[in-house]
Amino acid sequence: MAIKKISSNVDFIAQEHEVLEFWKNKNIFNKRRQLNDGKPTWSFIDGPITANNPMGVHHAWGRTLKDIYNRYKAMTGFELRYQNGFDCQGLWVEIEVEKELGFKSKKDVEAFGIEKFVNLCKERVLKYSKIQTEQSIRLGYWMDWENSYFTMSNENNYTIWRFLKKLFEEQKIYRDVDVVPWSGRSGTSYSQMEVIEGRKLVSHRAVFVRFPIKDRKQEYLLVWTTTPWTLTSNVVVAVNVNLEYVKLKSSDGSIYYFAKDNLEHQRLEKQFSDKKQWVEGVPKLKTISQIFKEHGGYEVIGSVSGAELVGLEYIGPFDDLEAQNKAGGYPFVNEHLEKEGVTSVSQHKVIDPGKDKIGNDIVVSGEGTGIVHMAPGCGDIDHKVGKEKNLINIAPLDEEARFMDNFGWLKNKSATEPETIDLIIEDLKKRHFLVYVEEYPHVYPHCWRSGDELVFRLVEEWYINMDWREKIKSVVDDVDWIPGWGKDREHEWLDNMGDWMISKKRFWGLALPIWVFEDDSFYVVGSEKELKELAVSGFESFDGNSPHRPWIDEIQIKHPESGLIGKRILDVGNPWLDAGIVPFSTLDYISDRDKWEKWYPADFVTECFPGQFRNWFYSLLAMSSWLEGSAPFKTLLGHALVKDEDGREMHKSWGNAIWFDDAAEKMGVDVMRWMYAGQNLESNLFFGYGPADDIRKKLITFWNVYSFFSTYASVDGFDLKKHGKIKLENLTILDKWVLSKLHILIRDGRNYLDNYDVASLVNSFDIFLEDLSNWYIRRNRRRFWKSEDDQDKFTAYATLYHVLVNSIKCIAPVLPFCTEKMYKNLVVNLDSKAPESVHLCDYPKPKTDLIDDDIIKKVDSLKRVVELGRSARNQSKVKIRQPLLKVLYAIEDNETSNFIHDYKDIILDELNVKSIKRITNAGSLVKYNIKPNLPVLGRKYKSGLKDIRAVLSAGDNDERFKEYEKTGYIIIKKDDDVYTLEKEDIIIETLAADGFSAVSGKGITVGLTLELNDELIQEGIVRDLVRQVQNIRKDAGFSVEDRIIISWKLDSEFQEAFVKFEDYFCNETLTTLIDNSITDHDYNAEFELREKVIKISLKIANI
RNA sequence: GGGCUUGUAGCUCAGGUGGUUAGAGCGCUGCCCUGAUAAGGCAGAGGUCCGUGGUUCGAGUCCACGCAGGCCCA
Repeated sequence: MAIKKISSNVDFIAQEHEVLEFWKNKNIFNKRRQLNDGKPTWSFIDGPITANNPMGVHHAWGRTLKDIYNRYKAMTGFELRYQNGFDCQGLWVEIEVEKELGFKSKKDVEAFGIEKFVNLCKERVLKYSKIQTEQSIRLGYWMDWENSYFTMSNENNYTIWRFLKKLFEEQKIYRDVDVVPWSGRSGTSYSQMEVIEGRKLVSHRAVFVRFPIKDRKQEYLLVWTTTPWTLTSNVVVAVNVNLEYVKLKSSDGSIYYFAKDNLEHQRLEKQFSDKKQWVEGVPKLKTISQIFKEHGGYEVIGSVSGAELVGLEYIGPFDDLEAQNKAGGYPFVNEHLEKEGVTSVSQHKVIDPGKDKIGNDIVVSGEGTGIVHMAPGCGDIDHKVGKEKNLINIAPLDEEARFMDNFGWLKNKSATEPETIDLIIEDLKKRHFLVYVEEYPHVYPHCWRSGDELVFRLVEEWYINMDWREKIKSVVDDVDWIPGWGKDREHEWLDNMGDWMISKKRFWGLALPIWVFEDDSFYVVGSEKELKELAVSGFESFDGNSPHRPWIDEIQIKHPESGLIGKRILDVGNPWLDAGIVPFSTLDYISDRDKWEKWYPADFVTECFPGQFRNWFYSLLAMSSWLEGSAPFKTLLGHALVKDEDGREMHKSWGNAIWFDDAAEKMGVDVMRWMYAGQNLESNLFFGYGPADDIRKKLITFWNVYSFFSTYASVDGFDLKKHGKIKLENLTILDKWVLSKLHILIRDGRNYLDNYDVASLVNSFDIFLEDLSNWYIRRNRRRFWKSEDDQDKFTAYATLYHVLVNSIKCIAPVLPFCTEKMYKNLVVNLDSKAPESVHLCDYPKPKTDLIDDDIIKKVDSLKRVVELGRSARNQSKVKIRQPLLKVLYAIEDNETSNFIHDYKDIILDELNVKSIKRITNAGSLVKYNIKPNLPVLGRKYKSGLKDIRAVLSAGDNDERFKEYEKTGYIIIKKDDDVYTLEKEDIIIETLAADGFSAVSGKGITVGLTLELNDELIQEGIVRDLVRQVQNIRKDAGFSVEDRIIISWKLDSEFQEAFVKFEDYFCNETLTTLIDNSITDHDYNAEFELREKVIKISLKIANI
């Protein structure tokens, strides 16, 4: 076997498919696992992906990171678990299935049948988990795909039961009737976590209404609300006792009370003028003063304090409704109040609600009227106040957010539909309660999944008492958070979060193992076994099914203490329980404690940051700190979001979304992975075909280096045994330089990956590739294509081979596909004993003895001379093909100068000149500049520095330099001050003298002599000929290594030049025979050179 | 309203502990090179380092106050 010649023209995407086939056919992944079996463990826990739709390019970021660290850890010799996870249960799946079936509400599901529905949910999850698996494989994500976990599994659900049981035993589970955000479309309440996801800026009709004060003629309380439907359930109004309330008389003689500050207050003025947080089309809000002016004018006739209003009774806007007159409230009856015959209507009065728990006044002026309508059955704060003040609750809405019985004409009308609001407003107007209607923009909660407006409903839900948050907080500090601010963010959430609402009134999800009994007690079942023991009926039909609705709903149990028979609550669980239990359920916490102990806690988890502090990270930390008092992972790496190329969110409807499958087949996944890996985790990734093209260019550069090597290695029959070994004594300076660079890359690369910082590795690789390609390869290509097989050539091969193979291994975790192809050709094709895949290799180790910082520094100055020389050449306007006699350089440092002189060949070749010479001040081609060394002088002279700088920037520093050379110091005089500058105070710089064409930079000056002689001109002609012939060779389609025979007819001037440099010409063009007369060969052409047309004919020489 | 965070070239972003002429990549313009060629080199245009004050010999960098965006929490 030998290295194959590789075209620089490569189809990365087709190649990726070949590599996938290779991995599959040769079972490479399993071979990797076998190799690492029994080694020290490194564990990664996968945050489950929601198996509800195909995978997106945003998922691919996290999955790429996961794969990179998995591969790296495998290459450095750890045993891994490679378990992928699918998130299966929850509303998101239900919603999609409902959409497919065309359902509009929960009732449709019940009519359809819960069993059929739940089975469809399961099917959907299985379908998309398969698709996501295929897509992940395409991405190159190496996982144990046969062994993925599903959060709907029995194991997962029963482990959550165990967690809940333990909470129950410590009395941390409770039920509560509370006002919670509710989606009428989905028929369930939302937890604090979810509501945050769905907040949207919308405009609602807000109303000013007046409540007549009892026993006062034509006097009203002015009230404002954005949710007119809640007026049906009004119980009291609240004021701030410390505010001043104005008494306003309108044109019809009515008297209104409201906060004085609000009379002229321009609400949301800034939002309107800046058009920020404003809904387009909504007119500017009016002041209350303006509203009354437009209604015929007003007069302020006095004011009262809020305290004086407290206790006033009023007539509510919907006092005719039956619900308003039900003793004890409706539909949840307060038995105590019921006995006393208290109704909402009888409670209507002005109250002082006091302050909230952080100490802020509940009623403030500014937004409304300073008189707040309170409906304890419809609002969160209202409910809290109601509890404290022992108020009636009236909760008007059913599961679908429609009005229930006892709400008169409103029955069955949806609270969120605009038509209902129309009717309510019309009704209020008709009954003279309405003062004014306006459009009011505000941020309002919506269903994060369906987008429907949420309402607030009074319902019974189940909670975990989180009074043990300190336990979680202490565990948070044990985790290494990347980036570091993640820890603070998690603490912030833990400080502010409320109790955890775990119930959902839905169908497809964890069956909460809570059974309730007629004496209002409840019992939490902790395992399947316990369930079986306690079951008194329904177990037979459940047995064999998964612990889901509807099967589990059949089971009735006997309370172990009271002996009562109870039914399961119909609620399912909050899905973050499903994902949070994973460090236990997937490691057989219940059934195989040894296995669990081997892998817990995980070394590493990674997930997209936004949202997860209150979701997955939270549930993970909460569940494990409760169960085991420890964090389930050691390092947490978070990353930001994927946006489109312009930084906008990707939206299907905006047409800017890129589907994973399209991206994979158009960009190629190595390109995608490079993009993901190189991205700064903390900032959003702007994903698109434009950025992908930039990265593809880099990938092509990498490929070209490889293709260059393999092309010549194939021609020369590169043999590992003969040429593969690097012999230090034969290395050129550039060989040493590139080897230094390589081993620095490996050394740093390991460090970066050990610290989960692949972006820095990618960045270093990028710079390395640039050095390798644009300096090392370019400078050394001749060593490969020269015809003699000498030591120098072998050394070049050995060096580049070593560099390539190691850099391939170094970047293999990031670019697993192209590196596999390169490795196969470079290593497997030469060495049958080598591992058959690059991913079965060990990660390279740095050879520190090959790292030479001194050489790097010197080669850098050599490069600078070349760069400056190129600049000078460009400015000289003499074509680079025309050789010049001399390059001159000036530099202060002798050691570097010697080095430059030692490696002058590089410079001569780059610049196409014949000789090099250092110049000094004596030759008057350079002069010197003296600059102040600011940090030193600043410390010494403080404000005197100003003078020193002024003096140095004026006058002749070349003279000062001469003074310095003689005496060793410089005297600066300014006014009466004298400063003596010594060596450490100044920086000496070499400059080109006036009248000498040269370029300076960073202490180096380079110039060129431009005179030509006959020989130089002739060499220039031959160089031109070489270039033309090379072009024609290429046009003829000859290979790089083909030897050729040429026929042409040169005139005497060219012929004379040609004869002098014939060897050079033949060597460059691989010409074996030249006939200076016209003969037709295989390929005929003509070219123009220095205004002469030359006919040429060539063919491949048969050797 | 409170907390955190960001603001540097047309775009994406670097710019330890304050220091000399603020950089890179991409894009743009001109020239050069021509067996790396859908590459490469050199040069150029392009900057109110968000603003205003302050500390300092010296501020993109430190401090204060604003302005604008983002995130989190009310």
